[in-house]
Amino acid sequence: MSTTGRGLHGQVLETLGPAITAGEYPPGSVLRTDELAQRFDVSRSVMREAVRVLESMHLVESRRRVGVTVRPKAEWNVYDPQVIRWRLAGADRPQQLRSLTVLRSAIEPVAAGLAAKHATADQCAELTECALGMVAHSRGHQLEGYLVHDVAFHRVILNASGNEMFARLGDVVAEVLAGRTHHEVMFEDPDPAAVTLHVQVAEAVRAGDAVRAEHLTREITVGALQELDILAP
Amino acid sequence: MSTTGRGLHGQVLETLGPAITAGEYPPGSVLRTDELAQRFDVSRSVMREAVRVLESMHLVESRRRVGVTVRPKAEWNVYDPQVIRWRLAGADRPQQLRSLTVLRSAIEPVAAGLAAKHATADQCAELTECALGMVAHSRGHQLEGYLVHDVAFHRVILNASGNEMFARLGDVVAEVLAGRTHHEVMFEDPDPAAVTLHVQVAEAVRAGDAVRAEHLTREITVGALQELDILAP
DNA sequence: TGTGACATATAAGTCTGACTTTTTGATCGC
DNA sequence: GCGATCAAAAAGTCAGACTTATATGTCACA
Repeated sequence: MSTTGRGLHGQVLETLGPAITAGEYPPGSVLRTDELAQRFDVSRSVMREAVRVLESMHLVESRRRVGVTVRPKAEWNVYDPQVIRWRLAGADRPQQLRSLTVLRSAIEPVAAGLAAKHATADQCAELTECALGMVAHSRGHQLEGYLVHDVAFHRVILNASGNEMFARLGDVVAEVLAGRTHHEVMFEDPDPAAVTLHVQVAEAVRAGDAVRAEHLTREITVGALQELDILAP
Repeated sequence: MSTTGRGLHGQVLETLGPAITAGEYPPGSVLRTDELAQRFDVSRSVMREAVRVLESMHLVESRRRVGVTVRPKAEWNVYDPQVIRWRLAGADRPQQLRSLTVLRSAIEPVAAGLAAKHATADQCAELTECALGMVAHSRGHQLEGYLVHDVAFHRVILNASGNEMFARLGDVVAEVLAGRTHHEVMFEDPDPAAVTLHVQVAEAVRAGDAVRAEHLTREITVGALQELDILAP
């Protein structure tokens, strides 16, 4: 899946990045470039490039005479897809999953509403196709096939919203959905009510009914929140 | 304002980053590290570090034997604060402002609803203080003072939501609001209705009324959308 | 005892030059 | 035409020397 880091600096990042996002180095920890270069058996220039990338993600700060200090989590660029992947792969996975699901619950309904207004005929067609695919794979433990269409569905919605920032969340949503199927054990077939909702969203978008599309999608995301026990008592 | 890029590579980035995000180099354009190093009069190692950062933002892709190619806008890390700043400062400003405002309209109401549930007593106090500050500066062309309290208000909401990803949007919202006051000419005093809404949101959060806080905040963001002529006819 | 100026050590930052590796595209033989 | 081979181009890597900023300790003086 994740392309094994391009170049030496990429390989270093794939070890160091997850280590930092997993909290192995508490905030304020100081690393030295030279020591890291030795540890990873790379030249200083390669290690410097890796540190620059971590710095651009606000995971660390590099200062003269002091070294490379790890920044507190509150300052990380938590929307960086790389950071999200690292956190999802490590000890921070539960919290990352929760905050991403809340994010989805805010974005996707609005995106669906916009999609109802902006979706092209092609996108509408693709959407119904995805929904039908979900229905077709909703019974008999065809979880993989279901996932493919589910991911595609939400991707189309986000793209059809016409908002570039919404569209860029497609990968993130894909990883959340994939995680639900793969990591969190999913024994049973998907909830039939959820499948129906997807079909109805596709219909609403096709009909240009923004209010309905938004409302239905909100129901979907409420379901996602409930799966993680995020709800109002 | 923006700290003049730390180190030589930072200075290079402050020229090259805005140039790319402004579309000066169309997607597919090929740059060569050596040529860039000459152009900016820095060593290759410094230029390589700058390219690495651009690469981590998905603005460019570096491949052997071909060079550093500019990626299409659809692949950029549009949530990177640096990228957002560059786009807001350049030719892409209008579109960036619109997509950010739509993003706000999705996030902030949900954040306000969560804030009503999670806000601490301190945060509630700070919130009312901000709202009162807005009222106090809402008449007589005290736009700067109004802005300060407006920004603080939305920051508190986002932080009080308890969602780390929402909280990280504080800086972005601040820049959007500041832009509205500074760049977009704002002759008159702020809309009294908007001021009232902020006060009411503070009350709702204090009262723990999530539904009301969400609804009121949605009205605020609708106003922001209307300012940019983003509406449903 | 506290405070300021000064010296020193440290780690990042920068530059240079040589070398390696990958990949494109052209050439050549079939 | 087509596949294998080869050469050039650009990024990638490394090593070493040098520069610069700065945290910290020292010492003199109040």
